[in-house]
Amino acid sequence: MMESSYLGKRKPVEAAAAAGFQAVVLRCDAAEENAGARGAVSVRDFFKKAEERKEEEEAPDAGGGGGAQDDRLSIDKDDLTINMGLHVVGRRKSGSEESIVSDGVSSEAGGDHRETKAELKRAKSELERLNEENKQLKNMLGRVTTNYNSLQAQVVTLMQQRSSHRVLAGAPPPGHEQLGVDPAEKSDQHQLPRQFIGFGGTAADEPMRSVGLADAVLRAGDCSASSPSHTDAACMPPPAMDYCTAGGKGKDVMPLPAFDHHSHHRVHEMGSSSEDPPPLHMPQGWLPGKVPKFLPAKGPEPVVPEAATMRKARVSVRARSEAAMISDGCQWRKYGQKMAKGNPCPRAYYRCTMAAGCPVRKQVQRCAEDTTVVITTYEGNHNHPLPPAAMPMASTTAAAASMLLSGSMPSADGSLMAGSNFLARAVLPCSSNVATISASAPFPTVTLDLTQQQPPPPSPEPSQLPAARPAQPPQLFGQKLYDPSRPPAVQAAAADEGAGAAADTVSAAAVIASDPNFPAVLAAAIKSYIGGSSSGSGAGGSSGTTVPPLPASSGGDSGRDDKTREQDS
DNA sequence: CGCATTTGACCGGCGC
DNA sequence: GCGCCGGTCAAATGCG
Repeated sequence: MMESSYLGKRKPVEAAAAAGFQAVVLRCDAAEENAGARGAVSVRDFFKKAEERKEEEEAPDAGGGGGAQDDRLSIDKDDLTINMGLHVVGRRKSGSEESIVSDGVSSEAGGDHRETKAELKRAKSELERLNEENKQLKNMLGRVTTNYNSLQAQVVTLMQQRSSHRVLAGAPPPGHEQLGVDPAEKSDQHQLPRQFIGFGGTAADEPMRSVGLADAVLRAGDCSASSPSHTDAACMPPPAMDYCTAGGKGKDVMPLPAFDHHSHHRVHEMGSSSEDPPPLHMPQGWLPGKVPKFLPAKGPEPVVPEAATMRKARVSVRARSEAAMISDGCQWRKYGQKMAKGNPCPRAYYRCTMAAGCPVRKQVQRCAEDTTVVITTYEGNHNHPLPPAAMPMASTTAAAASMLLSGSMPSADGSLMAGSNFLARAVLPCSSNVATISASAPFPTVTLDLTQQQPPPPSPEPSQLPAARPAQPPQLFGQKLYDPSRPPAVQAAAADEGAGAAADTVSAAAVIASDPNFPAVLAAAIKSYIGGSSSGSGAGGSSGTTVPPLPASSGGDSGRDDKTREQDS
């Protein structure tokens, strides 16, 4: 009955051929290339961390258990027994441990003092030995750390050189690679179906081939850190979403800024004939199966795993909004709603309906801790041109995703590699409090926290930020955002005022753009779009989708669950 | 009537 | 193997 309305009830083959996946694959490859370079860093980081942990464990021994504190030897020996046991058990079995027992026995039984002294001597010598050992370990650790730092610096330098080389060499004219396919690259990108978090090292082997996301991100990071004049095309953040892939099919594509040309470049430089952007008229459809599966279909086989892994990269945008949903200019269709564990507010699932078969989805959910915060998680890549109103958010999330894919590699233990963080900081030097990368999430997720809005300070580099930024609360596109200074009642009233969707939605891109802390690289992207096209478009209205309000508070229509759902009649 | 939303059911991954 | 949970499907429902 509703088959027609659903974009996705299609055969797997058709769905798998969607352009977005191909783009995802390409981007995945780029990310993996960079991941290769990072892999070494991460591995080193892992060992470094291990060494640090070891040192932390041993440090108390070296300090508190030192020979200078002989009068407290018995106590320190206990500490030693506990702390050192892991590392020098073998030698200490017959040493201090036994001496501890002996001390206790001798003191309690009033035994021979000579024996006690002998025990103390043995303990002393043991401590001295341990101190020596600690010193040696420290020295070793110092050397390892030094080597690690130097190597890390080399990696970063290499990345920067690569990016600068690309800039100097001059990127091919935007969009000119749409038809250009490098067979070598094409083969390369398929020969390593590594997992997204893999440590395969290809970047080091082919430094110039990795003109991918990290490259562009680094380029953007340089821009943000140095020259304000770089806020234009050269510094556009690398698109993690190929918004205009479909344009290659002769579709009516809106004029694209350089950002999207980069996207074209990135897509097509690794594209192949079998990976041409799928025509929009093709039997489109959302993947009938579970998304992460990406059932094998036409095209190169390695596409599937890469697409699947890349598909899982997410960009989460946290924006303080009184509106039900953040409008990003796209058209979304709600296909599900669930109660997420630990959050009284339901999570809504949307998929992009701007083009049939667009694989992009998003989840909208209010923060459990602060219901004024709307968390929008984007996943996937648009396979169609986007309206101007959709560009800001798309570019922002794309840049964030690229940062995630290129600069953050979750480690095996679930934490972020320090090297990765280092790289991320290098990429987004001023975004430490805005963009965070989560490896604890099921999928690699970069979170853009826009809830910490601050009054725009007198910017020393106004050219880097979108012009004419309003003061608090952030308000662009004529849409209201949550204003902490206003009473909730006023907020609610304000949410109701206005016309239709425009009042129900806010533009996260507006928030992003108005955030002075947001990386200039992202702001530059937004600037190019907001300033050019989406001005006055009213991002809320641009979304032709009626958005059901999410429970803005506990008293709202929250609490809908598939199990314990209380129908809000 | 067509379309979008709602919502119960279903499925697969994952942890125990 | 089982249950939990996230995610999706798809029939039912609502709305213009």
